[in-house]
Amino acid sequence: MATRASQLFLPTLRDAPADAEAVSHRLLVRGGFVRQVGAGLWTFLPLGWRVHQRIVGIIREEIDAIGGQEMLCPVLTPAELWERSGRSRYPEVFKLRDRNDRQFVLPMSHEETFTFHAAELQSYRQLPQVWYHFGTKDRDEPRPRGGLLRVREFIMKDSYSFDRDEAGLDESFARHAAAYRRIFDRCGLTYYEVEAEPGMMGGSESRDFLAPAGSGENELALCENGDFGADTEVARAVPTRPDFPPALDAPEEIETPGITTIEALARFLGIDARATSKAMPVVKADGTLVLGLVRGDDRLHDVKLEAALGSAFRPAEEEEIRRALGAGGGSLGPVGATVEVLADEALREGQFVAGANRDGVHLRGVQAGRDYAARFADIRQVREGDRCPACGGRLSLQPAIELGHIFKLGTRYSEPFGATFLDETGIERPLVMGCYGIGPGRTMAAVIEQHHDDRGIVWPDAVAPYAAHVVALPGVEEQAEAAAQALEQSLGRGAVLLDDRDARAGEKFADADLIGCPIRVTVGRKTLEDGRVDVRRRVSGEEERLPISDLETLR
RNA sequence: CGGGGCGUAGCUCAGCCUGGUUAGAGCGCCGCGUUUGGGACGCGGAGGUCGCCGGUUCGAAUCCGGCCGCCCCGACCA
Repeated sequence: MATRASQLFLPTLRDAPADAEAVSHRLLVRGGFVRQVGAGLWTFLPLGWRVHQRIVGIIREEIDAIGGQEMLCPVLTPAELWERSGRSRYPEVFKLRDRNDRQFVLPMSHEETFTFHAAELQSYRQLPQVWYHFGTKDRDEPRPRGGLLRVREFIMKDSYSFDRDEAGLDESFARHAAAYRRIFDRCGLTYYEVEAEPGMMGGSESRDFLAPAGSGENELALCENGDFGADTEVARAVPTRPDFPPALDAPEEIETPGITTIEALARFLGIDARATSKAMPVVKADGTLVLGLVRGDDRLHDVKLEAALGSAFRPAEEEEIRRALGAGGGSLGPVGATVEVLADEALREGQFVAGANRDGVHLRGVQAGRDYAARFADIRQVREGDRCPACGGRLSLQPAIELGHIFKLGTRYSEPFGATFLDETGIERPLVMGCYGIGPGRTMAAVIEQHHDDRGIVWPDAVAPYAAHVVALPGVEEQAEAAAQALEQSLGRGAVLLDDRDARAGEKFADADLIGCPIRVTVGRKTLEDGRVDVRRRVSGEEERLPISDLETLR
C-alpha cells in the first residue's frame, strides 16, 4: 500500500532555517527529513529515517557479503574498559556516573567493547572473524556543524576484524576496502580513497573515503589527470621549482635592515620568493626547541609537523627564540643554529636565502648539507598548483566529506584486553585487529551535497525514500490510487508515496521536487482525458505520458 | 576554548539605537466561499512567559548585569 502524504508526518518548509549553511543541512530540514533537537543532536523524521535505513541496508548487505556477523553492543559502557585502553582521557569522550557513583562512558566507537568480547576467541581455528554493529556513538564534539555533517550523537556501522597475523589483517583490510567501494558506489557517490591520518584511533595504516562536496571539512588534493587523490593532512606533493639565482661557493651575508617578511625580503633582493626559506621555531612537549624550516612561499603544516616531530608542539616564544638562536623572528635560519633543524623536503636541493640568526642580516646561497645539517621531512602544506607526485599533473584542492575510515589497529587493543588465541604450535598470540567505520547519516548528507539542484534533492534510486511520488490533482482520487497500485507492482511494496493532500498543484510539485524521489507521476484531469498519466524523471526532467497499465512494468 | 553574530508566533523576520496605547508583518495553521497542471484570492479566526534570572525606572521586548541556548570562523576532530 502506498504511503499517503495526507497522513505522513512530513513537515516541508518553504524557507530554510536562517542558520543553515550547508546545502544538505538546508534541504534535509526543508524537505522534512530531520529536525534539530540541540547542537549536533538530530531526530530523523519518517522520510529521513527511510533514507537512513536504506543506506543501512546497503551497508549491511555488503558487510555481510565479506563475512561480517552483525551484533549489537550497548551504548552505556563501564569506564573500566576505557581505562584499559587509555582512551578515557580523551576530551571528546562523554563520561557519566550512576547512582552508586560507578563511572561510565558513552563510546565514540566500540573498539573496547568488541575487543572485550574477542577475548572469548581462543583458537586460530576460529579466525578470522569480522564482527559489526550499527551502534549509537556519542562524542563531545567541540563544534558540531553543518546539519548531519558533524554531530554529537549518531549511528555508525563499525566493524572489527580479528586475524592471527599481519597478513590476515591485510586481507581483512583489503576486503573491507572493497566492500566500502561497493557501498559508496551503490549510494551514487563520487569519492576518493586516500591515505589518511590515523588520529585518535591509534594503529598503523589507515585509509579514508572522501567525497568531494562544497561543505566538507577535509581537504582533498586531486590531480587534474585523475591519478592521484589525497587528504592534504598527509598528501605529498611536488612544489613548483624556484628560479634560483646563480649558485655561490659559500653563504654570503647581506644587510637586510628591518626586513622580516618573505615578501619584503624577496622584493628587496629582487629574487623569487620560492628561493628563500623561512624558519619556524617550535617547542616540543618535552621542552626541546626545534627549528622547522620550509621554503619561503610555503606554509608549515601542523599535522605533518607533529607527525615528523613525534610530539605535540607549540610555537616558541620570543624570549625562548632569542636565548636559543640569538635573533628575533624574521632573521632566523639554520646556519650555525645549535638546535635540531627539521627541514622540508623542498629544501634538499638548491641554494636559498635564509636568516643569519642576527637581526637585520640574511645569508644568500645557503645549501643544505654543505652549510647546515638537517633532518628532512614533508612538513609543508600542499597548495593549489603543486605538481602530482605520480604524473606531474597540476593539483587542485577541494573540500570533501569523510564518508568512512578504515584502520589497521594491530594489537593496540588486543594486548591490553588480553584478547589472545593459541596458534597451531600452542603459542599464545594477541589478535591482530582492524576497525572500519561508516556513518549512514553523514553518508546521507554527502549524497545530497552531490545530488541536488536549485529545486531540491535528486536522490539516486538506491537511497531514495520512495521510488515514486504520485501527485494526485483534484478530482482524480480513484485513478491516482490505481496509478499508485500499479507502481507498487513494478517498484515494490511500500515504494510509492501518494500525495493525496488537499493542496494546490504548484505546491505538490514544489514538494515533490524538494523531496526528490526519482520518479514523479502526475495524475490529473488533463492526463486522464485519454486514460494516461505523466511520468517524469527527477534527474533529467524527461516526461512521458503513459497509460496507467504501463506503470505495472515501469523500470 | 578564542573571535563574531543571534535569541520576539510553527517558519522567515521587523520593532530595541531614542523605554510609554492592546507587540507587528509575510508565509504557515483553523473555518466559510470562490478557485484548481508549478507555492491562488476574499472574508473571518486561533496562535506570544518578547530565551531565563536579577537590576535601573512611575513604567522594560527596548537600558544595565549575570546565566542559558543556537549559528558562523578558528582551535580541535572518525
